[in-house]
Amino acid sequence: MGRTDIPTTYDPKQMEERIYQFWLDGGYFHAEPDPNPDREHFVIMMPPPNITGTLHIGHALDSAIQDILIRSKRMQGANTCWMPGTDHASIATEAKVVASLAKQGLTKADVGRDGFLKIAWEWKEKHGGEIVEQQKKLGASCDWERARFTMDPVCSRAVREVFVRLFEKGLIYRGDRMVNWCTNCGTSLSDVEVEHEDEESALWYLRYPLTDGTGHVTVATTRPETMLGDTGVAVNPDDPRYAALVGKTLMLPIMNREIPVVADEHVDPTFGTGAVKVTPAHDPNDFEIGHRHGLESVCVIGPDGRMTEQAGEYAGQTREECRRAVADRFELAGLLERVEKYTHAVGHCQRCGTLVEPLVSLQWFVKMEPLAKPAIEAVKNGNIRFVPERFTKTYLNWMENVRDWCISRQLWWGHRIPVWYCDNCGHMFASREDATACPKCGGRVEQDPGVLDTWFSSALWTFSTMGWPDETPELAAWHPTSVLVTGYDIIFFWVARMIFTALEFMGEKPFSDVLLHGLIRNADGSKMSRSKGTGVNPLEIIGEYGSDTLRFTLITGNTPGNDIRWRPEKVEASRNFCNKIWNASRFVMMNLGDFEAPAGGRLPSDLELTLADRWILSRLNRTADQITQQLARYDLGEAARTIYDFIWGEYCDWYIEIAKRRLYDETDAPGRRAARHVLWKVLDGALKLLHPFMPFITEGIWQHLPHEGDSIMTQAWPHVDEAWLDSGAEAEMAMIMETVRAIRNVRAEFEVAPSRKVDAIFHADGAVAATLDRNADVLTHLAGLAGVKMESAAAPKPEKAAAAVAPGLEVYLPLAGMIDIGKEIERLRRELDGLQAEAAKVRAKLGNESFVAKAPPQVVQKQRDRLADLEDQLTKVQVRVAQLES
RNA sequence: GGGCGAAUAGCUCAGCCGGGAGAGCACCUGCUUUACACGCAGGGGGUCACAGGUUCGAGCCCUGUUUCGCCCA
Repeated sequence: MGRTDIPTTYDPKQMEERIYQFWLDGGYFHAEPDPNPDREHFVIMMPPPNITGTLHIGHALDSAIQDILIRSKRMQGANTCWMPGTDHASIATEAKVVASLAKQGLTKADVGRDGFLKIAWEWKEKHGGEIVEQQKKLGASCDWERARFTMDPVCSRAVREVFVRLFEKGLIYRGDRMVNWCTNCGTSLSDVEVEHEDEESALWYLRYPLTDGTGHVTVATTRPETMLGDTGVAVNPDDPRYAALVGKTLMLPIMNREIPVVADEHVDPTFGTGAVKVTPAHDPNDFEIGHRHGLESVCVIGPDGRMTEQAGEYAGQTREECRRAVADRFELAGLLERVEKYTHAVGHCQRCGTLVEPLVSLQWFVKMEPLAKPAIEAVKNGNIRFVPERFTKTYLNWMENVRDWCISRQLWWGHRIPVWYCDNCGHMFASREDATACPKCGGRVEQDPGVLDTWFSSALWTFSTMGWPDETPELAAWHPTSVLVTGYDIIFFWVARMIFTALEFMGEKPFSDVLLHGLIRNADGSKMSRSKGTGVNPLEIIGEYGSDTLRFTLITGNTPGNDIRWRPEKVEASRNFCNKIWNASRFVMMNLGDFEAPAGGRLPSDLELTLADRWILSRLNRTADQITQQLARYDLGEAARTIYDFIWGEYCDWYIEIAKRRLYDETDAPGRRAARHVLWKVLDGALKLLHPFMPFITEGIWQHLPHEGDSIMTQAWPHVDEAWLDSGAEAEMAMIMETVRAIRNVRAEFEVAPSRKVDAIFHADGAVAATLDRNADVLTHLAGLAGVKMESAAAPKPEKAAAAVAPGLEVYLPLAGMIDIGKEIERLRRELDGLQAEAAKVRAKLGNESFVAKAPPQVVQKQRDRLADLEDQLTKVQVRVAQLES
């Protein structure tokens, strides 16, 4: 079978691309909705990556988690679909296209709206697929035939439908409101697209003289330039310092505008001087105050970030220039009382980092209150579950305090707002179809120039992708989807919005569970940043170590919702595990001989199974049970560790070593047959359990092992088979393993060369003796023994021999010429100390009357058994020491 | 200001329903044992941040404190 020429180190490059193509050719990723309502459906909508992006390590984690869930559910027999897609990312894409135009010396205005969109689509066609190709390298088993783009006709139609319905319901409105404005992107932003960062700045104390000449009021501000737009000063109505001033007017310096002092209970008397300047056009709080007191709104900062005509002589200056100029002017006039250092949070554009300017402008908003209510209820009543649970609080806190959502963007790339204005009669209407004339007067109409927030379309992702508003088989069978997997950083952006949108339009939740993962950080805990070059490129890791290694690294040592630090050592550990599996499989293949897979994978009933066989089969089934439960609980890290420990710590370290005896013994045909069956069966099962985590290597190996079927990914999941669970075998095997370890320990302490075989004399009775006797060959093989002698526990103890004890047995190694009695006594004394310390603890516990009285009987019994074991070993060692001393 | 998380071996992290402190890496000692040195065997290393409390029993539950990180206002 030419299996011996397999290389001794695993090379993923040889396999991964070929295997992925094999899966694609087999159509294994594709799913059709199963109308059978009794069959479990398991559907995941992939969070659509941004078309401007390239794959980063966070995508890799997100994909790995989803693929593990999808692959395991598929093997478990569910009607499984993982639907991928990409997101048009209005702001980011537009910025990319603008930048590419700029390289040719062009601006948006030069090419015009239609020309710009044409170029943007070309850009999308050229680059939008890159990230998809990169996802394939991760092994993602998505149904690519169902891939969607947020601006696909089917999704765009859903966007319009949703908009029009909300509009008609009065839940979308247009208004002059304070919005977050990015002067660099040239558009409004929603609240969640603003990131607040603490910045060291200053607090300027400015004096505004009273018009009646009786003095002045001092206000403190972080933004002196906005004073040009001040239309009032507010104080707290309960502040005695200012009670007499309310109703008086001030003369706004520079602008020479008379502004009133108003009383507003939202003013914090402890901040600054307790009197605040009010700039309704440039501060959200001031906007509210201005509104309450009928103050004028004077806009002094324009959408370009420069001072407007309203700023008088400062028109055209930047905010920073104007700030200095105004401060100087106050100082010169003797109106600058003082300047204090001050640290405060400043808003920045999430996309470009530019300082966000609060501006009053005419924008479209979604009225959130009626939509938030059911979205709160759905999570509170457990209909939608967050994993880990603590994020429920984050979500509810946000949803309960949510403000109306600004959805219009002053951009060209995206879903254009489906609202038309009549030039003739001024009628404003939303329409599903492009409108050409006013439905009221037949006049010429013009469409709103803005586009919608990208998240408005992603909010529909679970159902727009399945053909809504049509009643499709996909929607019938697959909605609500099963679980949404994403980072905790987009709970507000996306998760929350999907929830209220689906509840409103589908009348049901978009998904049952929300599985949140953390961020991947640098080894020092800092955030990865592409601009600083501190990010890890997953494609480089895949190139060097393979996709399986990357996936396993991301999954292990991690619990849901927690950030992960990226460390190269972890990658090596995963790579080593791949290599371990590879070599264990090589060993099995080289030793299977003419073995053929039994029908249905069932072991023949006439196999002569040894203790080790029954043990490893029991362990395999127990492991399968554990992993199944861990996956169901989304404990992917634990599940990965479970399969790692089983394969490496049990199958490789013990079972394969034990099996070698029978495999190499040509005279023992039945033994060899049994060993081959069990070796194969357990490897086959372990590969299947590992497959969701490491899809490539498991498929590659499985294809070379005797098997039925086309691909491991479509094989039945190894569910626990109770018939193979064998606690007795596990206990007996534990005793054998402990005995082997005890002998190895003694050998190491006496520096017996590994190649040197030594005799062993066991002293034991009853069941222990019988088990030792039956497994003498295993002990011989694993502990490097020459001959084994079984004697009664009461037999005279050999003189010049090193001793070791385990519960119920002693073992003597007559290491002629190597034993220094003095040293041996010393060694045994040290062992005694350890045993005694342990025994003392247990005795203390059992000596406590309330423990015995109140603890559950099994717990007490366990301690009693343990003490008995310890005391048995203690006396044996004591007797031995006494004997050697005499 | 409010909320959340973290604090366990030198490092990075697990630790379920409260019941004998674990892994990987690093470290020490051996080893060309015909699957694997990306390996094998053996070993050392912990006041579970601190202080109280509940309990027969606390890394785990409760209260408070400290340090670090994140989110919200």
